[in-house]
Amino acid sequence: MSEANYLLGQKVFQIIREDIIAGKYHRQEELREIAIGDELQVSRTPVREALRQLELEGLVAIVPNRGAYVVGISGQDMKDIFELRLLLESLCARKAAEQADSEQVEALEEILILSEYHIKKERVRQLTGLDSKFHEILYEAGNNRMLEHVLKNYHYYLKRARRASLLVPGRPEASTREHRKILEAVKERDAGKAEDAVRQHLIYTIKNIDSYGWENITGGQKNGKN
Amino acid sequence: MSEANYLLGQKVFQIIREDIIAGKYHRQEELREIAIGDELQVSRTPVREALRQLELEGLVAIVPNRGAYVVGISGQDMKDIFELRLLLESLCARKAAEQADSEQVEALEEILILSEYHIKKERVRQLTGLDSKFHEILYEAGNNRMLEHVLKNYHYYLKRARRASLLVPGRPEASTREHRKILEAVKERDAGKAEDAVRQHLIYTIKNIDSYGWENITGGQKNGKN
DNA sequence: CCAAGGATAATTGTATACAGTCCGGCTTTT
DNA sequence: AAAAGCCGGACTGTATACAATTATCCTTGG
Repeated sequence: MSEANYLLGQKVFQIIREDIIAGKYHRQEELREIAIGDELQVSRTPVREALRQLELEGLVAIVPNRGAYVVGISGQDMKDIFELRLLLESLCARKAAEQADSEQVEALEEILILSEYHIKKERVRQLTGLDSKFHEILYEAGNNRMLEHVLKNYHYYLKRARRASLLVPGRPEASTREHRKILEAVKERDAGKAEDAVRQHLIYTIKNIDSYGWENITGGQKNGKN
Repeated sequence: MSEANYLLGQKVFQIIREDIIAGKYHRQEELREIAIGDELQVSRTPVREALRQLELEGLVAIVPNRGAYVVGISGQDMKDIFELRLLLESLCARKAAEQADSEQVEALEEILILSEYHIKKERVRQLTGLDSKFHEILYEAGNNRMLEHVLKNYHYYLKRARRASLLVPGRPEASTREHRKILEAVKERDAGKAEDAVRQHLIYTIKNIDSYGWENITGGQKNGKN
């Protein structure tokens, strides 16, 4: 699953991001390029690249000539992201219903058929990937580069939410039914219905995580006050 | 006005971004690190940093081991961004109305008073800055880090739109009145009214640019088909 | 003549060297 | 003794050197 052949900077980026979200660092902790490079057996160059990227994602703050400090991501942030996604993804669904091409519709259909198959076989493991793919194609179908860009940017955080959600008993079946409903709306070119279907889907998703507690998503981060 | 003392990477980033938006490069053009570094009299290091940043902003595409290619920004993209902003900034206004603290309200008030003053004096030049500041504070008042982050990210593109809009006769007065209305809604803690006011404001803004033609915003980029 | 393959040049990826900046502690002066 | 200034260490910022990868073009065999 883990793409092994990315460039170093990307790898370092993913590792640090994972560590921050997992709560390995405490807030305001300084990330020294040499220390991280030492630990990961790479030079400062890829580390710097990763830190700059993390700044753009809002996970660290860089003070010129001083260093990079962990900003982290709180439970409140996760809720903020969810609020954002609710808005953006429903807009995207609306546009997808209006503009998706036949190829994209076909791709969505295939994912759903696979999902339903894996549910029958009770192979929940496969579903998280299919779930992600379904939403990704929806992003592209929206045909708004900037929208797609933002959604994909924050997609990562939501992976955890999705995975957590799909662990709730009965949730995979429901989730797939909701996907089916979204696809139907897209096929019917019914923008309003698509938007509603996506919104409902997301709300259900988050509800299911909520019952599990945000700690499962935020990776044990202590605070959530902001 | 131009902050002279930023780090090299940031400077290079701003220069390339400006060049891309101004249409200096054609689409798919390859950006070679050495060539750019030569032209700007810097080494490859800051150039690479800038290119990576531009990729995150979606203005260039980087293919590993191959290079960076200009993606650019079309009239359609500008409309896409506007659509996004309409959605995000109205959400932000809603939240600002609910959560803005007294300090932020005060700051907005001061900006408005200054704006009204400069309008009387017919110093339109000052207004663009105040306009930007007004919206920025609104972003912060929304109290959603991620939302703020996205809005500020795309703020740059909108600066051009704002400036263009404020050149339309009568527009500065109307714009300031609309700002006033937004502030009133925030003061009254009326989220719905705030949202509507912001939405109206943005629509008016774009309407005024539309009559001038998108070319003024996209900097003479030829295509808009996507 | 065309296609396949390999040497070579060009470009990116990574490491390292060097320069500039900031911070803390020590000294010195009042 | 307190404050100002200087010095050294640690770290970031930038440039450059080196490695790896890719593209180009020439050669060569069919």
